[in-house]
Amino acid sequence: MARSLRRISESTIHRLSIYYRALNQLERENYETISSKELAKREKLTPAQVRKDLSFFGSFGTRGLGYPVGELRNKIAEILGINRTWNVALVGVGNIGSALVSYKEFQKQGFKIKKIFDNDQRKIGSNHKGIVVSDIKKLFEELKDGEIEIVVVAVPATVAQIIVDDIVRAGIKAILNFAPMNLKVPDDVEVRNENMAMELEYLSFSLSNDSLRP
Amino acid sequence: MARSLRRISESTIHRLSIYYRALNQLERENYETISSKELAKREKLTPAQVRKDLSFFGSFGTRGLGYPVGELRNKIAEILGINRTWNVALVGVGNIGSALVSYKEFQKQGFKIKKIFDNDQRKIGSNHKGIVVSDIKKLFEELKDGEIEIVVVAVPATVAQIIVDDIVRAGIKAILNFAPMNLKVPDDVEVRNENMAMELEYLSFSLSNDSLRP
DNA sequence: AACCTGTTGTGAAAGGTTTCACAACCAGAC
DNA sequence: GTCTGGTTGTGAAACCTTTCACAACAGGTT
Ligand SMILES: NC(=O)c1ccc[n+]([C@@H]2O[C@H](COP(=O)([O-])OP(=O)(O)OC[C@H]3O[C@@H](n4cnc5c(N)ncnc54)[C@H](O)[C@@H]3O)[C@@H](O)[C@H]2O)c1
Ligand SMILES: NC(=O)c1ccc[n+]([C@@H]2O[C@H](COP(=O)([O-])OP(=O)(O)OC[C@H]3O[C@@H](n4cnc5c(N)ncnc54)[C@H](O)[C@@H]3O)[C@@H](O)[C@H]2O)c1
Repeated sequence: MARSLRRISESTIHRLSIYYRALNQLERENYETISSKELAKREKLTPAQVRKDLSFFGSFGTRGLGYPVGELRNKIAEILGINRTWNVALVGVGNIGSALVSYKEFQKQGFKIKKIFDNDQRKIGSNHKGIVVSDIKKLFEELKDGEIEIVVVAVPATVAQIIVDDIVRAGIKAILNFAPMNLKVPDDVEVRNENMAMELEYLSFSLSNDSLRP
Repeated sequence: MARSLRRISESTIHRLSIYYRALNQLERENYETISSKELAKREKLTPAQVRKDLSFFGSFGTRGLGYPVGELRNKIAEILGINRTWNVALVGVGNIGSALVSYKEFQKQGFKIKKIFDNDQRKIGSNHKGIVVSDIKKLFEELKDGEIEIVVVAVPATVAQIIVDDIVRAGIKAILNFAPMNLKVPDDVEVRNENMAMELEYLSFSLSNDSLRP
């Protein structure tokens, strides 16, 4: 499979996630194959977009027939790297952090929360879904052996940067951040922000400027 | 202020949110003015981008000096429509829903949770931060008077579409959705998805395909 | 008042993404 | 074996976003 070396756009990667979910659903509905046309319709995209996205990674379809649902699903899982488990650590087990720990879907999908850190004495040592909360002071020590690959940051914005500096120093290359701020990290570290205020502000803009919506 | 009627891109709107937060921080640091150069540096953007984004809405700067921090902040708040309060309803007060209700920043910023709905008998009638949880059966009835402008959906994916159909029928035009699925709504309803699985999958892709990152 | 430094606002160029459009192909029918 | 309807994979075109580059200007200095 000779692949293009072109960089893949953020939108394409996001759409792969969308296809992945759609294909899982189609499998549940016992579809054997799906055309780009129908897949696009279900997810409010265009058929050309579906085909182009997939074509960056190979040719998985059959002309005249469409794509084999199960196979394409697996292929996308492979591309996204979710055909395996990832060891995740969580820093800050407050409102959001607790919600994440209780959420079974992530575990099911292979994102396994293995370690939890907090600085609250009442929380340190306590048990969350079988994981004992460690003292934040041990963060660097516990991350530097490379077992953990992804860290979720769910602490107040005021301390997020200090904690992230430690995370980066420990060699972590992927961070999911809930603090509403722009974390400073080296170029080889990928940070994704889950910024709910920003989405609410988007809705606010949308309601306020109906005519300017993209 | 003769404004271009061109549609504003999603990225520009998101960056306005970023500028807004940055300007708040600059205000705290007692800056009077800020140049596009410095603002860009702080947020890892380019000066040209900052200037172009703002230029869609007017000219707020002074050549040679930069932008007045406070004034620009207010102007952006006005553009985003966050110089006022918005009445929000929450559907589903489980793990995520509870976290949102306890989160004071949204209230502070003007997003006021006014009504909460659930279908769990143990939750209906109970009090969350001063708001009594209503029966989901009353959803349509309670939304249709127009008091509520934004609805946050934090119920399991299996029931999200049914609930959203009701929300749409009641005339709501803005929805923030936490269920990991593509909600079907008419074109005049804006839905923003807060899909954490997708962000984790992005990180997974990123770790798996270092060379293909955008 | 002329000059210098710094910065905006913005057309134009460059770069990136999406859509178009069609040759190439597959599977089933006849 | 050939035809037909349907669908992929992909260059090229259209469209959109970002970056460049500079005239226009503000404010301070000499
Ligand atoms: N709750 C929400 O709905 C919501 C929404 C949007 C964004 N956020 C953001 O998510 C983050 C977490 O929010 P939350 O509501 O869960 O807050 P929270 O206060 O409930 O939880 C924060 C947790 O971090 C811990 N913590 C504080 N300082 C620490 C440190 N130095 N080291 C280790 N742990 C520390 C606290 O003990 C607590 O358990 C915040 O940045 C918040 O702005 C939350
Ligand atoms: N918890 C997380 O960390 C997390 C992460 C990503 C996505 N999500 C998504 O967010 C949504 C909520 O997740 P959660 O963990 O809070 O789930 P949860 O089960 O804790 O909460 C769901 C709430 O919705 C209520 N509910 C169920 N059916 C209802 C109905 N028909 N009408 C009204 N209310 C109803 C339940 O009573 C419950 O209070 C889900 O779609 C989930 O996939 C959650």
